[in-house]
Amino acid sequence: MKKKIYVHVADDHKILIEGIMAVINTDKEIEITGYSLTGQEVVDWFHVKGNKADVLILDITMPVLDGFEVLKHFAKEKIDQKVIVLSSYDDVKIVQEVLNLGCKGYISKNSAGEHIINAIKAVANGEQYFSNDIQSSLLKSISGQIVPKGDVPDKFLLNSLTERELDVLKLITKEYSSIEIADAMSLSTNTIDTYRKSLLKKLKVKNAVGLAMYAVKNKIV
Amino acid sequence: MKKKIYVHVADDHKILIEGIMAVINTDKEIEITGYSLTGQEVVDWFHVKGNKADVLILDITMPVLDGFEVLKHFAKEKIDQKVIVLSSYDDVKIVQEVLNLGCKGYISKNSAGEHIINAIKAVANGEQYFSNDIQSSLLKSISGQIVPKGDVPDKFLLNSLTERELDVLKLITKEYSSIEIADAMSLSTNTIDTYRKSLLKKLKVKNAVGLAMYAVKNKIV
DNA sequence: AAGCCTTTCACCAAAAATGGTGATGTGTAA
DNA sequence: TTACACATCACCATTTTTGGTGAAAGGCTT
Repeated sequence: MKKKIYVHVADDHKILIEGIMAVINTDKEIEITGYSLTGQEVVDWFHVKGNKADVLILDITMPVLDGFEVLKHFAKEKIDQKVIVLSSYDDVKIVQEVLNLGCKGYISKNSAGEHIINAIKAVANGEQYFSNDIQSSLLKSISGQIVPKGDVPDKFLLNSLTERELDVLKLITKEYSSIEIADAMSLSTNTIDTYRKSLLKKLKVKNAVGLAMYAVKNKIV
Repeated sequence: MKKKIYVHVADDHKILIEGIMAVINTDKEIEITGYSLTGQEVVDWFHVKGNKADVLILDITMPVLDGFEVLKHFAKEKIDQKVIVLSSYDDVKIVQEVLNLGCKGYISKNSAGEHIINAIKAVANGEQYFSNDIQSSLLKSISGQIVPKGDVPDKFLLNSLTERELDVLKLITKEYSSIEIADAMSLSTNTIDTYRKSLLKKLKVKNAVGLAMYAVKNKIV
């Protein structure tokens, strides 16, 4: 018999966790070691000595700390945790972002339960895994950019936002104009405009509305 | 042995459906007769002769036709279907709305799976059922008896928007420029700009970001 | 020391949004 | 029938945003 694969599940919807558990329990090779209902619980759990999992199944939208933050935490602490992101969004932007943050698999909640099992086995085995719908979305927008094994290109690695960019973003969502932001932060309008442009580029959105929507989706506001 | 309770489940996330099925299958008294992934599938399913269920478990956020629309359909067609809404939102507004549409139970996805079983039995038995967190939300807003601030005036504002203004608003949240909106709606850019100005005035916000944030707050998007 | 990131600012040009005013046709409610 | 709301468009001026390029100072890492 092969070695067991230990899995931790994080999602704010308990019903979904139970569902995943039920699905996973049909496979003898995989065992759930625990679950978390918030991102904070996840990082706390992994900080307790002795707590570990071969694979972490991680929801993106969670209170307290979302999936992005959890991944950032792992990256910062140089914790080499294999993560499968479980998301409602087929959005390529999100897939790219979590990939850049070191996540190894991505399955949408629309996919069938058996896919989770395949994903877990693949990722535990050092491979990457994407559910079908995600794959086709990916191919459509960035054909050929996926690195098959492990590491992601460094150039995009930190498309995370800087402190000041975040400050500007928050004020943008409050309907501030560049002039008002400059005033509020005691900076030049030119500087604020630089941040705006930087934000647009990093978040790959078209305009201030896109920035605001991003902020909402990621619970920055 | 009691008569079996037949249940139909509707949710766009297959994993969640499987979870619910797994949970429900632990109870001998309840049996799943089928499931749907969109609201359209639900109404179609119930239109097929012979297809029926004692209880329908219905997600609010679904593509093609959302939960609200399904409930409205049942009301319009005078179909007396017992429905339990399963939602991510603890929002009192939503609870009120689905109640008005004839829904008999409401459980949040945050609640444990066993609650579903209790809910199904209660509702099948002609009772109402609300999961604990929903109940406390309800109590909070009722005992505070001041209708949640912002709600009433907002609803007033929302109702004052015309069809076309709403159309434009939706496209604005998708990062469309006026030119793109004009193109999409086959109208003049001048017309779109008129709607933008009208929206700014009616919703009392300063710019497109304000419009987008309003749309988010009021779940227009 | 060399290299990168962040923060800060400037200048220029084009595109877009905002503010105001006004006008037409259509339908509907008082 | 009159009045009002809605959908549609035009023209104007001003402000704001977006896009591109560049650059200097300070910090951190290797």
